[in-house]
Amino acid sequence: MTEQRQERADAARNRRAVLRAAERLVAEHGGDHVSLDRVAAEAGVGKGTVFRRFGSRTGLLRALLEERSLALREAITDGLPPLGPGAPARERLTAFLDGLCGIAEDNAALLTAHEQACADAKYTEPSYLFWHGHIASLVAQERPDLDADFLAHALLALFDGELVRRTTSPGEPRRFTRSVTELAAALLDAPPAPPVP
Amino acid sequence: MTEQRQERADAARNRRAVLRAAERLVAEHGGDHVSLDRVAAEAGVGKGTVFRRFGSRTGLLRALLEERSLALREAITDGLPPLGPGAPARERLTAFLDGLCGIAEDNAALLTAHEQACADAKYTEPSYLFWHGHIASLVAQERPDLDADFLAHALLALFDGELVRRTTSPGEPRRFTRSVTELAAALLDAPPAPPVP
Amino acid sequence: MTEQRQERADAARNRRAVLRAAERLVAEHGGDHVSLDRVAAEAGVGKGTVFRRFGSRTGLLRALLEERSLALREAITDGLPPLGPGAPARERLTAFLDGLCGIAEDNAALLTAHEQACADAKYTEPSYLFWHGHIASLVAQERPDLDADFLAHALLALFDGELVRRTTSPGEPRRFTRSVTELAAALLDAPPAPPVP
Amino acid sequence: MTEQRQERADAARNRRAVLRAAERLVAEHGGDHVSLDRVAAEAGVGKGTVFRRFGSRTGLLRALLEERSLALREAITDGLPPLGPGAPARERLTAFLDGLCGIAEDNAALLTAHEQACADAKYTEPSYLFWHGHIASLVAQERPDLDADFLAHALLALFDGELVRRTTSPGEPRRFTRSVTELAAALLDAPPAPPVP
DNA sequence: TTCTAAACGAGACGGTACGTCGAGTCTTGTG
DNA sequence: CACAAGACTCGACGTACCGTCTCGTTTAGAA
Repeated sequence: MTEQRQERADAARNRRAVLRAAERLVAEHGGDHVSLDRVAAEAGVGKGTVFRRFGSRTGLLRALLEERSLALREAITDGLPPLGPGAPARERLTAFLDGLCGIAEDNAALLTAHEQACADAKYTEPSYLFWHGHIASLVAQERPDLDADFLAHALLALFDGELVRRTTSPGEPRRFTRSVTELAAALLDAPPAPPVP
Repeated sequence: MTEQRQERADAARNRRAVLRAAERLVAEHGGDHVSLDRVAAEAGVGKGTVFRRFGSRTGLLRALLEERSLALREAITDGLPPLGPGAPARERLTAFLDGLCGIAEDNAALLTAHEQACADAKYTEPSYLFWHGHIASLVAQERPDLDADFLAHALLALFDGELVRRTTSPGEPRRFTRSVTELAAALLDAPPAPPVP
Repeated sequence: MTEQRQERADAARNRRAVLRAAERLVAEHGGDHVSLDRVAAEAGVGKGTVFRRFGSRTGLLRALLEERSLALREAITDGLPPLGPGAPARERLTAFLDGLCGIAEDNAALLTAHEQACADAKYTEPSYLFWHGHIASLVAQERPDLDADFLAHALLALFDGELVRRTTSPGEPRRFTRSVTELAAALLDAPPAPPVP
Repeated sequence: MTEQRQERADAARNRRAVLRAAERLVAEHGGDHVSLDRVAAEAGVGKGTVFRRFGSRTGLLRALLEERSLALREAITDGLPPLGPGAPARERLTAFLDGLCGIAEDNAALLTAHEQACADAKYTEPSYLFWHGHIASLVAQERPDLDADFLAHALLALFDGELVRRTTSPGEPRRFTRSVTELAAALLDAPPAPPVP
């Protein structure tokens, strides 16, 4: 049994309604200005329901983001190359960043809202830890001479909702992806650092 | 005359008292948990005074940060090399990042509080614009082939209070500075990107 | 069912706590100088609670007064003569004024605070309208030749907190009641006004 | 010398400007909602000037009212009958109430603002004391058997800005005066109260 | 199918922090 | 040098929103 108990039919329905309402509101009003009262009202459920399901504002936004990134996560773990295991580290990293950038470009407002809510717990979120571990592992394989841990943080720091929005213009819908990819490439291609005297 | 009117003596005194109180509270309690009521009480002034002087929570934190970085800003504009004008772009950038990292390491909690308060207006703050312009200008001089604008955002994205705190350990007080410097060096030393086919 | 929904237990408890705190503070400090912050603090609840329950400073004071006068109101509507229906108008009016004067004498400070808060909405308050309607109705029965409406306003205008306090001296605890009663008696006993030529 | 110092010309001009501005604002917006900042701005003077001249919000409104009632006051003290000394008490009272009602009808909004500002000091204001003393004295002459002091308070309690406004309708511009006069007449014509047993 | 206990739904409640407003004060500049 | 101007101070008021809690309702599973 994957669940201790079958999720009640109405509960599942409400769960979906809340997620849809939240994404609608985040899309309309920018990231911020989405209070849980409004989400609950828009979803047609009580506020208690939202909290029962998602624990907190942060949890709700996290759930939304994880819903968006679930496919990418599974492709990395169990999928085919170049995302999944088997491909060279460099190609896996490029493919992964491409996928994550795509998600970011499609959900910039949501990213902003999530950052706002997470505050300082951002670095302890399961998703963040997963992305970070994946990047650091690949970087370590490709460039053992670099500080893979910090570099992974640096790459993930680019996924700021507002930065995505400002980088992405109507004329260049994928400029953020290109910028991130180029930056990553530059880092991986950098010559070995001279030893600190 | 740089000011239309001399700031009143009592106003200046209160301004200082509020800033000192805020910095004291931010230092004690971590970044967050610093309400303006408490700042006002700690400073011994009414809450209205805080709002008149700083406009909002964001304004107060911004003022604190700008106070901390004023010296660096002036050194860049009017100071001697390697920070000020005259030195090669590469050296100016290294010196600047070193200075900014030092400020960040000394004020990680304040950084966190400011990010929390600024929300999504971060990229329009005068300070951010100044830092960004400076970095982008130097990068453009040193590496005209790179996307200086995005790269500047990427470097500034590293100055996240929580990342600073997590990078800096008691044993390595300047590890954040070293990491940032190395990353910047790697980027500037990267070979020219091959033309996209 | 008199109520759509049962008032929650904790809400009722807090409601009482707030009212008790307010009455305590009004009694100690005179009428004015009772800020809602202090009431909330004295009651041990958040300020938001006070506002949720009572809407505003005015609402809180009104609730206090209505609590004081609820018994009188019910006695008038459903009680026994001479207050309740059945007694001659003159006797009902005398009994009513006696009761209202008693309340006023016991709550002069509260009256003052309420007047201060109500400002100009005094004549539209449910309580005022009820008292006024009752008086006017009785006067109209007793003396159809008088302007019952204005006379009712005139009688109620006597219930000014400060006037009550100034009329009531330690030596004559019920002097206000006596004065009001005599004045009312004089009005009701006045000879018919000569027709205006 | 009646004044320690001759009032400077500009001071006198500003004094008038402030009074005119205040009356204009009170007339436009009802009684309340007239902040001293706005009065000062409307008068084209600094706020300090308003406070130096009138001491406080209360003082400003009081000055306005006294300006309005100065003529009546002088007529009572030094004028000709029936207002001034010499006429029978009954006629002097009637004439006085008529005059005061006229002022009230013309300045209902101002009355309201003044009550709001005076709060509980209403009974100690020079104007109030003067009116009260005059009424009480006349009542005492006419009806020594009544409680002249309380009756004077009762009559003055009718001069409530909001009551005046509600009594006065476009169709009956002087209805307030008539109502007050009739009420006073009824009181003075009331038969002697039977002795309290 | 009916009963019972647990989970759910709705939203009122509790509290903290923010920002506004206006009365009254005080410093600085000016005629 | 007294007055005018208005920036400044203070604290009360009211709002917004997060997270909790209660109470009535619905459902899942047992008898």
